[in-house]
Amino acid sequence: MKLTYNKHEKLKSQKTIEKLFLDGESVSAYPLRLVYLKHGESRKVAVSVSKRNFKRAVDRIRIKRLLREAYRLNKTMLINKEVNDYALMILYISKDMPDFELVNTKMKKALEKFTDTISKS
RNA sequence: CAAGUAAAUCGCCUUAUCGCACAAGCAUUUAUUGUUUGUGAGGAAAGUCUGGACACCAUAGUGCAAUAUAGUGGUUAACAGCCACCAGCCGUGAGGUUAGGAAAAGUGCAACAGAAAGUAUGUACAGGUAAUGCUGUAGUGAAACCAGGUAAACUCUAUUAGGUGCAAUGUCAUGUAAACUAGCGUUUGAGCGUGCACGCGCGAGCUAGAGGGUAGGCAGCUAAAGUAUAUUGGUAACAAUAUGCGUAGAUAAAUGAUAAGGGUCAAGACACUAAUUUAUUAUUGUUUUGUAACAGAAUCCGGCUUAUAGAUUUACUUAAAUA
RNA sequence: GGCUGUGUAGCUCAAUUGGAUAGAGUAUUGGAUUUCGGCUCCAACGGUUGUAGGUUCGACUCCUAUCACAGUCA
Repeated sequence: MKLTYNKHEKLKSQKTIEKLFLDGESVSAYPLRLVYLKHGESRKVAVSVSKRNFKRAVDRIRIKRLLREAYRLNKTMLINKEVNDYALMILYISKDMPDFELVNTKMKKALEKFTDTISKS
C-alpha cells in the first residue's frame, strides 16, 4: 500500500466544510483537534492553522506541511476500517511552533481516538 | 594594526528513502489509474507607497473642483526612481543629506513676553539738531526702521492627470422569486452616462428593507521594456551591437519529511605560540553542545520603503590623542 | 489579490483654523456622611496622544514611514 495524499483526497468543497463545522463532531489530542462528519463520498481530509495564532505565512505553511506529512504516514490506521466515507478537518490549536516528532505522535493519538469513537457508536 | 566611508556579491550544500504540483511521452480506459522523464519561491516573493503594460467602461461641448511633483540638465515605456552638476547643512576626512520655485498679486496667522507682531513709533543711556524717533545701543521674543516672518496655512506659477481594477473581463454549467413591504417617478422626466454643475444623449423604472438562490469549471495565465559576458558611444544613469541562457503557475492554495555526512556562526573545555600588567588578551589546532537571519509566489514588469544572523570582495579616509 | 477607514486615562468619549499644565463621565484608592452598607459630597491616582522621524518658536492637530485593528468586492 502506497502512502499518498494527493489532490483527490483533499477536502475542498465549501458547502461540505460549512456542514462539517455545523453538524460535525470532534475529538482532540492537544495541540490537534479533529472534526469529522459522515458525508457518503470517499474519504476527504483537510488541514488548517489559524491566522490568529500564527501571523506569518511562513509559519502557517510550515505547520500545514507537517500536518499533511503526519497524516500521510499514519493513514494506514484508517484503512480497513469503516471510516472511508467521512470528511475530516484537522486543526492545529496551539500557539507554539511544533517539530515533526510532536506532530507525528499526536496525530497517531488523534486518529486512534477517532477510530475508537466511530467503532463504539 | 585599529576605527570608519562607499559600492558590489552570496545568503546553506551533498547523498539515500518516502511524498506534493505542473508539463510531455507510453500503457490502461473514457476520465481515471499506473509508470518514465523534465521543471518547481525571493533579495526582499513583504508593505501596496508609486510608474507602466494589459482589460473593461466613458469620450458633442462649457465651467468649477480635485491629485501629484518642484534648483539646472540628462536618462527611461513611464515615474515621486536613477545619473551628473550647482547651492545650503553635517562630518577631521573618505563622504552623507535636503518637500531646494514664488512673500514686490492677494487673503490669513503669530500664545506668553514686549511700548509696538503690521499703517508700529515708546522707555533708558549715549550722540546729534534751530526742533523732532533724527541716529546708535540696551531690553522682550522664534521673528522688531524692512517695502520683516510664515507657503509640510490658503494661494500663485510651471508641469502632470478620464474612471475602475485580473474578485478586471469573456465564456460554459447549476439554481431562484419578473414575487413581498416602504419611498421616489413615468414626457410636469425618477434614474443612468464612474468627482460636481449646466448642457446633450438614453430613458421606465430606481432606491431601501426583509427574504429566496448560486458562489463551480475553463480562458485570461505566463517568453519578459528578461538576463549573463564582451565590444562601442557617453563623466555617469543608460543606449546600441554580437554570443550564450530559455527560467514556478498553485487555488482550503504545490516546492515537503526522515536519516547520514559536510559546513557557517555562537558558547564551553584542552593544548601550543606571542605580548605584557603573571593572569589576562590575541592567533592557531583538537573536541563537545546548540544553530542556519529575514522570510513563502497568486496577472506581469520598473522603482521606492521596510525586515535581514552571518560571510566575502573592491576602492577610499583618518584631525586630535597615544605608541 | 485589490480598494477604503480607525488608533487619546483600565473602559466610553472631548479638545475651535497649530498656542501652552491634554479635559469629562465611569472604574480604582482615600476621606466625609451612616449603627453598618448603598446613594450622595470632597480629594487623589491614572496619558511618552499606537510607534519612529520631519516641518514649525511651538504638533493630539500638518507631512512621511511603520505597527495594530476593522470594513468592503465575484
